[in-house]
Amino acid sequence: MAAKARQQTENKAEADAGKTVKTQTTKVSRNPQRTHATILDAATEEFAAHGFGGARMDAIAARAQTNKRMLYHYFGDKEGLYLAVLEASYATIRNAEKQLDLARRHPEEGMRELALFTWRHFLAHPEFLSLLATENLHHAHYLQRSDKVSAMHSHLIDELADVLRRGEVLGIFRPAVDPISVYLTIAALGFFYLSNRHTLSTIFARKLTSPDALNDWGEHIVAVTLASIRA
Amino acid sequence: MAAKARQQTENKAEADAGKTVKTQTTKVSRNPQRTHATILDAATEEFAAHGFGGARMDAIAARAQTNKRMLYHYFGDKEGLYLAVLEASYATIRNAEKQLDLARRHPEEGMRELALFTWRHFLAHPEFLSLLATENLHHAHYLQRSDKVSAMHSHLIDELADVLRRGEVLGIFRPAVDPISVYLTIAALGFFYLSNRHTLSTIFARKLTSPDALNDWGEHIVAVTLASIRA
DNA sequence: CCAACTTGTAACCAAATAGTTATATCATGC
DNA sequence: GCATGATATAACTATTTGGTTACAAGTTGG
Repeated sequence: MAAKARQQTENKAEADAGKTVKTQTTKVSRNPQRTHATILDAATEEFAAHGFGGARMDAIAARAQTNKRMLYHYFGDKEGLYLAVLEASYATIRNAEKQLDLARRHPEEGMRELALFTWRHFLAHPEFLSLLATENLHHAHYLQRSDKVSAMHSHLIDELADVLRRGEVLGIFRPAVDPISVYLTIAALGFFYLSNRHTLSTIFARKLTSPDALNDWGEHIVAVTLASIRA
Repeated sequence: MAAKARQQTENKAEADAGKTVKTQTTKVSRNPQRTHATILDAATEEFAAHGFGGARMDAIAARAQTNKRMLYHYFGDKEGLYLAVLEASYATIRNAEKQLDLARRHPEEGMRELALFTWRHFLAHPEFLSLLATENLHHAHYLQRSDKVSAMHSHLIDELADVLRRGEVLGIFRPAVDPISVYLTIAALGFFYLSNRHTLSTIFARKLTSPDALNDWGEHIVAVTLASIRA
């Protein structure tokens, strides 16, 4: 993962203001932020790959090229680390959503954009899907007690509601379509395909992850979504 | 679970042919099939609730009201037990599918029936969904090496293809619709809603599991599926 | 330039965990 | 009616696991 690569490169980029610029080459140099971030990345991989119960603190420490003491130092305990991973993953998608600007688009184009955005985000962040699956296995136990995640609510539903209303006014979308149902439909089609691709391709003996297949499914999501709301 | 209830009731129903009918009331009576089945039920619960890594052999033994030695006796090791659980779960759905007879139905009715069947099966077997999620976390590692599961292939796709073809002939469905895509669409809408209901209801602050909500979503699946294939 | 604090390492520990062994008891074919 | 194998119990073991402690070394404010 990227964290490992940026290891011995940038070292305190702002602390050397006027001081002796001996960016020491001793093997053990400090960088709390980097260590924190590296641990978080490693933990994300480990929890996504093995679930909460299957994840090993030792393995995370090894992945992050540090030791367990640091995990407990920065994150308290296994649950605290898991929660931090979950919150960071949600923060990533909430942040990405900001790039969307559906307000000035034709409703049909807006719907297409929203569906493809969701699909592409899932594609780019498979660890997010795995974490969601894990968290749901635990009945969202950790998510519920996260004040951070509940604080960063998505504007997606509001934007979607606006697109639907404008489509309705234009007479191209059915009236009174429920935006949450539409969002769930888009998310379901993307999530299921990617999250369950391993069992599905085993059962159906079909390759689901070739670039073409992935592209086709993105278009399928758009087509199904539009068909379901068109007047 | 049901296994516990049927504990001290039926005991060797055929072995008492002419022999002394002292169906002994000693606390320790034997019944290998029941023990086997009870362990499987308990393991299904445990693996579905905690995933493979989080499941505990001791907990399964306790749930089944037996001891670890029996788990290893009947299933070899943890992986063997997990695989048996997975195979039994697939056998359940394959078995249920036999009740479907879409061939003599009007295509539109057939599609409705297929979608609702899938939805109802997911509703009735939440543990199947959890196991699927867990198995996909492990990239279908265990499913791939199961000759049992690959042997019991579903006829659902064949039946679905037939329904689609008849609908096409009648001019009500679009031509050349891919049956696997249609099945994935139906499964996705059901799976995602149920599997992710905990995080979803946390994020959207909406109750998704009331009887009405569940029924509505079933109808939503039917509506979306039909809209996506109609001519 | 040094006292106070932060960041890091490695060895350690108690509890938990998958798997085993010793042994007892039931069922049944002969 | 009993030898034999299958079914059951509980105590045991080697290893792993989450979490801790002792201590070393880097960093920084006064």
